[in-house]
Amino acid sequence: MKLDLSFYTRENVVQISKELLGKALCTNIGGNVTEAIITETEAYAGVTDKASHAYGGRRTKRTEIMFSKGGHAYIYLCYGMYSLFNVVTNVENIPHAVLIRGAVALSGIKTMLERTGNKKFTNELLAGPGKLSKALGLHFSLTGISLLHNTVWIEDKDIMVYPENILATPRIGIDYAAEDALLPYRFVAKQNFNIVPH
DNA sequence: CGGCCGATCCACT
DNA sequence: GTGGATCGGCCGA
Repeated sequence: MKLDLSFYTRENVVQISKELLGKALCTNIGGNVTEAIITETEAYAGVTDKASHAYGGRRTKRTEIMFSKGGHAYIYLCYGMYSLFNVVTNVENIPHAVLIRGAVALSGIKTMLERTGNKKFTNELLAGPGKLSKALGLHFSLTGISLLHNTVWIEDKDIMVYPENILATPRIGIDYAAEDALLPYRFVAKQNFNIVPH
């Protein structure tokens, strides 16, 4: 079932990042439905987190959506060519977010291959935040969209991720964040989800 | 208004 | 393992 507002508005973004492992990120764009099981996330803890775009309360047109209540998408352009998808969490004016960094395909493979230009399916199809967004059709122009509606949403498919299978590491690509670069805010599910894509 | 650079990826060595 | 692609956002002047 689809995750509701109460999932997203909780205050512990690290906990939410772990809980998003094993959940299904789903899109329905132009009638093309794609679903993927989330396997890698990163927590961004708002105004006190030097790695966050909202660090220090920086509030711009781009980051504004992070200051809304949980349950929205923050999608921005990185390196001029990649859209990176984040889930906004916590309540209004607390700009927490979770970056979705990796997933495994569950359905809509044909659409994903068309979007990425790949000839055939591999396990690398959704390995990486830029690739994942491209395959799922999460263009940065969709930033701000609600995750409680029927274009982009996240479902609980009753897939269990055991705590001992969650690897915590420092986040990727944030060397500029000084001491916060060392925080173990990246989470990887080291588990075979036994997905049979269709 | 100019300049710098990023929560990346892939081709090539 | 490394460097180039590529451009919107952000900051300082």
